Amino acid sequence: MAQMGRPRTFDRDVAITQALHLFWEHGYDATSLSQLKAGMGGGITAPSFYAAFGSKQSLFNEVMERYLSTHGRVTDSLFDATLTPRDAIELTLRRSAKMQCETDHPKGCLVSLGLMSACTDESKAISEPLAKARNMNRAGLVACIERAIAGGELPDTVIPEAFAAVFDSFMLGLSTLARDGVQHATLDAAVTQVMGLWDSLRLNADAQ
Amino acid sequence: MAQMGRPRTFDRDVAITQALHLFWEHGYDATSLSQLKAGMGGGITAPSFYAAFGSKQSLFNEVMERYLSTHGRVTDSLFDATLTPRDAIELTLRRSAKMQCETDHPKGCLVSLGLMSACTDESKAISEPLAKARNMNRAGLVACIERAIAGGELPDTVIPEAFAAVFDSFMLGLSTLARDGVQHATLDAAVTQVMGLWDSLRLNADAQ
DNA sequence: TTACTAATATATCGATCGGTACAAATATAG
DNA sequence: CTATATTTGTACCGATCGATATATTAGTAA
Repeated sequence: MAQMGRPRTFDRDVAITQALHLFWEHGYDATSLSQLKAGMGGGITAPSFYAAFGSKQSLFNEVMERYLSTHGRVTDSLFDATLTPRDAIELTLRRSAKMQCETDHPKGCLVSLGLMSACTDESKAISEPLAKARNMNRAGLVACIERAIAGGELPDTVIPEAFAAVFDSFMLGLSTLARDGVQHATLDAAVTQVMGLWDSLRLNADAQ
Repeated sequence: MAQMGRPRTFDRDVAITQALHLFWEHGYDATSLSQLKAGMGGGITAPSFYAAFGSKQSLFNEVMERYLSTHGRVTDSLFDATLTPRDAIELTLRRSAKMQCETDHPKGCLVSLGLMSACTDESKAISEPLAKARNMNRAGLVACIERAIAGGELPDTVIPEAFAAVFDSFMLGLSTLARDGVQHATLDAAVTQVMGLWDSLRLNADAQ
């Protein structure tokens, strides 16, 4: 059975991507309904918006799902047990740096930049899934380092939370650098440098 | 000659500090006049606000001056030529990590977090001094590394911009970690770790 | 006192915020 | 055709945004 009623004149899926780019660029609070309506589906009206997405907040939830299932997956390798811990982290950093500098969407990472983009009290519900995503990546980094210690690749004098914070903080900061216009080549070279820290702590070069 | 006219009932200086904490906590756009009026000088009215500060934007300019001349000075050591390049950077990182975790003001760094806090078109003027401060610290980091290379402390195979981006990105990311509740002890331990990267690249341990 | 200055309180400005009522329009189902 | 379902366009809702007009109050200067 096909869809009844008057068909909508815009592609809902495309509209979500357009909304993603707007939220990504300006943040949740700063992206107004006017901007969203003007930027989605080539210009839609308020009733169309609310009929299709419910509210600004529920649209953002869909946008977050979209982001986490696409661009946000650059950190997937953190949770890939078939990779060595070092490769898992390096791959995540390189993919993240690359993604954040791509030109077909706003610079930086939505999850990192979103921290300050939903600051009114009623939009705290918005920033929670962002914080959750950061916590998950944080735990992934710690797990990689614990795995490296357990596997004898890193000395057990390494404190997983502290070492993880180096990569965590570095990765989060990439968003600001990307926004400030630092080139991808520089960020990628910085990844090479920071991975050298891992190597300098390494117990045996051919571990794993 | 003393001040003529009716004296104001609040301390302008204290009010700026209170405004600083509000902007620091919520960002520029998300801090409303209502919040500012309620939080400054124990509650002031709109005319008092505008008589004393001109506008929200000009208040923020004063707030930025206040921040840069107080908390923001944690990066001053980057420009202190009497310090070794390594000490300059380490001191900046440690002071920054400590400041960002202090409990008598909002967590994180206003200059870092402010990136996404002024996103409407009319408030782009707000984010410019923030970007300027970031660029200045960026240049300071690069200069430290160039000085270390020139002084023979680091090999000239090190690319200053790339190595500086490691510390830069790390420092910017601290704001998010602090906001997410990561403890100062962890951040400080992470600083120790990341400075180990400098030492692993070092040519001679007693350079400078 | 009288003149002057500046901060105060009340009340409000137009614009925009996120969100809706209502009815016309456009499709399917029978 | 009629009935039903869903989106559309127009017009508008109360609330809040940053900012002001007007008049009163509280101080100094002469």
